[in-house]
Amino acid sequence: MPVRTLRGFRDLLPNYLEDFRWVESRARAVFERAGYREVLTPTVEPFELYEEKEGEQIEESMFVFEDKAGRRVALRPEFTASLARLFAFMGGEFKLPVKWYYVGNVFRYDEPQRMRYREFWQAGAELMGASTPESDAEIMSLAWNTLRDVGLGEGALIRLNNVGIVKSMLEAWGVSGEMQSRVLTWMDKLGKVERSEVERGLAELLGEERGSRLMGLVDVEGEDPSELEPVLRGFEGSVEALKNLEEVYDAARAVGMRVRLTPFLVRGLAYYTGTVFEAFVEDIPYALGGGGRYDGLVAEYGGPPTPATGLSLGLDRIVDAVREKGVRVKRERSGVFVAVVSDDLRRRAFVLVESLRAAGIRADLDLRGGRSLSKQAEYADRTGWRYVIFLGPKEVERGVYVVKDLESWEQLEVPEGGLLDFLRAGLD
RNA sequence: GCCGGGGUGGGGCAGCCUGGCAGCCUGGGGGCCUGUGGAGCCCCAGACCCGGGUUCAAAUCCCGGCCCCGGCCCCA
Repeated sequence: MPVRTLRGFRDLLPNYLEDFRWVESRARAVFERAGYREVLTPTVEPFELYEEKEGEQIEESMFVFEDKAGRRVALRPEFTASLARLFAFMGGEFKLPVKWYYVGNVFRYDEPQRMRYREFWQAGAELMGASTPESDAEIMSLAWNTLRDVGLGEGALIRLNNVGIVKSMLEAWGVSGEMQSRVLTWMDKLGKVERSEVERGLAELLGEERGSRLMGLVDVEGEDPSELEPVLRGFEGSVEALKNLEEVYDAARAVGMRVRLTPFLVRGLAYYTGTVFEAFVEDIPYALGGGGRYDGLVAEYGGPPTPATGLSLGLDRIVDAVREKGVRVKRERSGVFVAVVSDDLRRRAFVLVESLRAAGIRADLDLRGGRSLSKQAEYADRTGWRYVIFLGPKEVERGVYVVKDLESWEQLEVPEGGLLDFLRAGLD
């Protein structure tokens, strides 16, 4: 009975994982250089952790089930809620600001599509207890620098907005929770559907005048943020948010990021209160990462009121982009494969291999047995070994090893006592 | 939820319209090679998603089902 992976889940194979771990390590290095330290939270969380900050409909896109005690539990769909929860409980023990990062798998019950899986990998960071513009800019820089360090810096672009601008307008109009997120959803559609369609949608929700006022926001895409000012006249909170947007924008530009103001960018999450951003790379049609400021979340989980900002990177998508763009991680040959002329030397080869391994050198031999020397050499070549040692009666008798370098295709004799030094020199 | 494209050896495909011995590439095992030449030549193993129907005959035509991929919606 053949059994395969569940829909939307994948097996990750060595060639893929090699690239994946490389990207992951670059992200970790970026985070650590900025002073972030790793935390790990549970894969399974109480459903309420996610319920509180979104409507009920998010349950559809999550793995939710009952455990044996009848509790409603969920596979984590993201990390931010967990870290905010963690901070709410433990934050008092740490000097502020707290800087945490994570790497892990997350789960979403969506219909799988290109680069959309039901289990995928995120690396991200949260900065809690700081609200300066530089805090947001630093979080953005983590995305920017990761893309740069995996070779995607060329066409990288950060789209930036501040949801406080539009949220303040809506609040001034008395537009409430459910209605608010419907408005935001429409705005988010800009760039995906016809402008006139969005206009119609907003007018339906808010009326002609207010709708067109909102549309006035989007026209300054990419321009100087101060151009938004006239549009916002009369909305106190919006003006403040705009000022913050300008400062974050300037801070990000000051450290060399390519940033584009995108007033219709609102992101799906309801918990964002200020800065929001997404990271893109030219020719890749979806965001490789994103994040923003969520100043209310920690308090919602019972912690002290705490300003916070964070990001997450879609590792799978970045790996895909790296491959797509041909930045390609180079695979290097390594280690030693010991090939034997005849089966009766296998024990001797095994002893040699184990001693090499003990000395810290990657080594292997043909464990199938009964294979010609040419087959063993071919195997060593095709599976990426750097050296082949040909072990036969002649070598044993003379106390030497015949070592072939599969990179240069050169071959030479090394005396038994000199093997370790020779290999170490070559493999380093 | 809606709309497309597909299910044929391990992977990727052709064959289907026009029913008649199931083919190619790659990967796997082996030989040429009685001691290694990244190659070449040769050999071997391995498949028509499931269930009905039509037919002398079904991978091919018809009906039903299941599954996969992609697009839309959504996307924490």
